[in-house]
Amino acid sequence: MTPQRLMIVEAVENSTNHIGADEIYSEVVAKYPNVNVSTVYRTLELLEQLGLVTKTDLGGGRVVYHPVDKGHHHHLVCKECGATIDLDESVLSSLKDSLLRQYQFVADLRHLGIQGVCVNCRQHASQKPAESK
Amino acid sequence: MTPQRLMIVEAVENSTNHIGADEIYSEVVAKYPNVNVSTVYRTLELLEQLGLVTKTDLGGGRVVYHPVDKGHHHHLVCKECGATIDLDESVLSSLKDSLLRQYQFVADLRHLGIQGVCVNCRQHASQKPAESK
DNA sequence: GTATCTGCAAATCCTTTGCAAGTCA
DNA sequence: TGACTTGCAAAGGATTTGCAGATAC
Repeated sequence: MTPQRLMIVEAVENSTNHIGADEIYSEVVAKYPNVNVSTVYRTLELLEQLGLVTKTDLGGGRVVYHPVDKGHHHHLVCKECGATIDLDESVLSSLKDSLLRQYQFVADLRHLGIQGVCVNCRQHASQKPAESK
Repeated sequence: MTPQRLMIVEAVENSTNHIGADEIYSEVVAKYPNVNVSTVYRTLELLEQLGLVTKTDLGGGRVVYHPVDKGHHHHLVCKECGATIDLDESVLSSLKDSLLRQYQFVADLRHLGIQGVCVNCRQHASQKPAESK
């Protein structure tokens, strides 16, 4: 209902798929110089509660936000270069099913970040010894 | 090689399966009052580099350590009660395979924390509406 | 004896909070 | 008006770092 909120919502909606609080902040500040980070965090929290935005902890202190209406996806996070690769929701649906069956655990995979090494870094890894099997 | 390092290693090894830096710290301080947190962090980093210990980011700022020689497992983390359920490594092996095939991504699932809601909290959830599908 | 490790304190980083002032309907 | 929202600045928690002194081998 306030201009700053609108800009924050806009920033999240405009993001291709996910965006960090800091990025949102810089984007908003660019147009509206005296917004404050706390407003960004407060608004994001609100949007999350309203179910408009999903918050994902990618691990390593990286937290990103994503508009719900753009569909869900998962993230592969490269430990080497930090790249994040989006994964369609369907890829993990069987995992979700088996966790439910075997553990009665309702997994919220929308909040999932899978660590690993991406193609590019694997190729460049000829220089450094491979880390994990 | 130093007493403090030995105690830290011991604390990690004694943990059933995973333990946080803060827990390690308190455990060590109990026996050796003037160790410092920074020593704990420095030692854990060292142990990780040596490949003796695995560091897992469970999300939500929770980071735990686990001795490599005790076998790997994954974690289901309940958003409601915070419980962590251990998952055998085999459960996700097919996931690992398909990520490798489809995305050429080498997933390091040892560092995986899956968010969701556990059995207990689902049962108690009769009070509050279910969150995710 | 020398390189390494430690404790301490201060510094980060990211996020949250208290509060008084400002804004929306 | 009256509740809600903001900015600011300070507080937080977790982890890291610089540095001088202490320790291991």
